Amino acid sequence: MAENNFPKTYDHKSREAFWQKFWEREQIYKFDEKSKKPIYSVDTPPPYVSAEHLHLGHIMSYSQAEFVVRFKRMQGFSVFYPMGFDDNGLPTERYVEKKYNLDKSKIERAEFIKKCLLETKLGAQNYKKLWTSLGISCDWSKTYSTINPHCQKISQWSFLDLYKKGKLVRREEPIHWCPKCQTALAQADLEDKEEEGLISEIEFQIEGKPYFVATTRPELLAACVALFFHPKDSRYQHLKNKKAIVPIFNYEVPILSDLSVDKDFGTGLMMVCTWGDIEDIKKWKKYDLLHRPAITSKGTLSSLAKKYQGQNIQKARENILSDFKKIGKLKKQEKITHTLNIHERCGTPAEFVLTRQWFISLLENKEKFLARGRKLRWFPDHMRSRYNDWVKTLAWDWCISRQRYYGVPFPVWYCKKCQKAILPKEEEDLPVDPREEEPKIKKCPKCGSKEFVGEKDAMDTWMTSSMTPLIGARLVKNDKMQKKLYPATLRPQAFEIIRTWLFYTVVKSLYHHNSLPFFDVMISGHGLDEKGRKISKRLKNYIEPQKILSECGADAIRYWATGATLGENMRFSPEEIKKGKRLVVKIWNASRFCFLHLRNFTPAKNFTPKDFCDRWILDGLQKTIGAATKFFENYEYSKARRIIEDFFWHDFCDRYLEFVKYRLYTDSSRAVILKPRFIGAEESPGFQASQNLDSAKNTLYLVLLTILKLYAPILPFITEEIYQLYFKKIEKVKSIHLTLWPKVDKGFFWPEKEKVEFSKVLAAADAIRKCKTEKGISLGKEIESFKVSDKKIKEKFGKFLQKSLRVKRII
RNA sequence: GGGCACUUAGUUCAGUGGGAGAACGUUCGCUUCACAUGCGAAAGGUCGUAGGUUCGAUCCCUACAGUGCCCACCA
Repeated sequence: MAENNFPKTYDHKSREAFWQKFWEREQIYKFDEKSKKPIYSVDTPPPYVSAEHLHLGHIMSYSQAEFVVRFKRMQGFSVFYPMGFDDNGLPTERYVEKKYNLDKSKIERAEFIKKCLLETKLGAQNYKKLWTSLGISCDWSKTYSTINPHCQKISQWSFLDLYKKGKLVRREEPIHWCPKCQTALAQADLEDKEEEGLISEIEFQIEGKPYFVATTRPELLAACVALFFHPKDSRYQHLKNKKAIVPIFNYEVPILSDLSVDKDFGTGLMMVCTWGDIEDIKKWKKYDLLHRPAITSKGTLSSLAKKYQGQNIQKARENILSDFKKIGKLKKQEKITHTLNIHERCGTPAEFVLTRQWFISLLENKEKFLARGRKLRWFPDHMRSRYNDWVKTLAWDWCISRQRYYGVPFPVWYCKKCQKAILPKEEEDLPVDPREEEPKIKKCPKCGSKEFVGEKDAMDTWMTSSMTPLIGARLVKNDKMQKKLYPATLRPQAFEIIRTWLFYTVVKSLYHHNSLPFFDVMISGHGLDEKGRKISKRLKNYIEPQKILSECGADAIRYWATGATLGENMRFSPEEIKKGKRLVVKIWNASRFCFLHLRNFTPAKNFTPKDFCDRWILDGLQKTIGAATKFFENYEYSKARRIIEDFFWHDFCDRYLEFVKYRLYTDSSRAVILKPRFIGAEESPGFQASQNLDSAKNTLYLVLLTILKLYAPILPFITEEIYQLYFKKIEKVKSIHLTLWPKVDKGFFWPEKEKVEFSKVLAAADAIRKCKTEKGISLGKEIESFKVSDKKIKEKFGKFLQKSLRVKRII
């Protein structure tokens, strides 16, 4: 090849864009539905398309999974790598509400959904652009969005199937409720938040005498249904079965005892309300207490609260306390820090509201879920304990109905007369929207009534997301292939959604197919800013990913993403990206050098290295292949990169290329570039110059090509560029990403004895360099003499040291 | 309160039952003909603390401390 085909510098900006188009045009990453190769299928995380929060953390985690996918593709697997977008449900609604400053209760459902769909579309475009720039090698003909009919159908099928299997029930019970989003929530939708609060001791009257009760939620006073004390608390024995008068509201409540009361907390006398926490609910059930809902679903006080009616929780709390002060019934107040359950999407403290919802039963199968968790292969392994912790602490079945607009509708109608649930009979009828459509049957099978009302609620977004392995597999129409794609091979995801996405998917697969949804789980950490803080919108500490991509190039950013061990959080680091850029340049330049000497060269099919130098580097190459393969197999891309880099930069560039120069530059056919200082090198002992040169060129060819392949999963652009410039015409595969992953060739192993011997030569070479450095002499300049005390080394390698390290005489 | 992870050079992190390492940064030298986005070299650490096991511990065990995360919870 002519030098002018190989420009002096590599312009990542134009070349990356070029290869993006090339890969798309040539369908390099397209899934072959007829392939006989073993399948590697990926349950790709569908990101929320409300794309404003898109940041480097996403780049990190998607890259990390993609390193492995590319590796598997080169290993000869038929890779199924679809891409989804999660665009239904509450997150999208919240995003749209905020962006357009909307109030759900003041806008038509149809109009609201229209806006959601629009945002969804914009978001998806954004993502596609970014993933393409990053070189994510998914198959863009296999995409889904969780609001599309395909996903709706599968979600609704899931509902039907669970209903038939008795895993699904609709019941009325106190459930976590977000007053802001005005919907029921599942346990997994809640987060902890520490907050400073006041604990106040307020006065109740019992038989005309004052007794004090400590509470952090005085606004629930109108919901008080009983007082409780510990059965062994001597202070209150005499109160058993008596009545207390609730202050301000002046009504009687029973006084009971229960072991769950902590004698030492507050005054030891506890007020039970409708419902401040889970303990209240337990006692409400156990003792069949009254239901006094003092808080409405909108988070304001109800008519039970009389003069406080309509006030929001915070306001009512302040007002009641100040009234207590006025009437002198507030004994003492203390500041305490306590933890609240807040809705993770909006940060509002959750309340309990008695409503009728659909639940998927979980609590009865905890042991089975744990068993499933043990069968999964976790990378890193310790992430398993997060799953276990969550399953063990589950306290609620999964509430899947949300009182929202934008989401998959429930495929269910209710008989107006007898409330019987009517479900579509056939899967083919799905998806349906009972909010818009009538059921197929004409009269209720139970009571014969002809009037029905469609379910208005939308499904929890995880109801759809938990089906992604199946959603992905069913993008392929061929039945047989579908069975190969599901369960998936790999689920890559972030650790914070183990309790939701991962857990719910395991549940679904167990209930639907009695199988695992996938075999391997790869858990990534999140991206942190330069100071180590989590990247968040609130802190405004994120950098526009597209901007960095065009400035530094995808390869450099992907290089940064290899920096963290799997599962560890990683800081954004301009330094690491710079290193990535330098590596790209280094690969470019090393390749330029090699190609300068490989013009019109045809590599031998099988060759035996003739020179110790060649044998040394080829032996090292085998070690590197072996280790890199093992690391990638275990999802340890970070270690793989390190070992490849060590070999490439230090062994290959710093040493081998220097050692081999004197042979290359004595190529008589390349007289043009003969350098005076290398003349005479053909006298190298033991071998004919031509033979020796041939060995060098074959070695260069093989080692460089192999290094490119090893780097290809991490640096897809630069490796493709170089492959296409030179190797393609010989290797005849249309992209480096379709070539086969290198295999360890034992034929290149070097006997231990020779290795030990050569390590002495390397030490001598280091010593010569050190000597020159210390004397301030350029490494290119010849020195008079250098002493090698080992006679054997001196005899065998003296000439080599003379020529490659520029020493006049080895003594 | 329970659990998990982490604690090694100025920084980011590898690592192993017997020699303490890399990269970046720092300092010094080198216009070297693939690459100054480079090459060579140097300085720099009681491997969190205290015990234990062992002939020998940075590594294994125990306790403690600090950091981060997850989970539960006092009304």
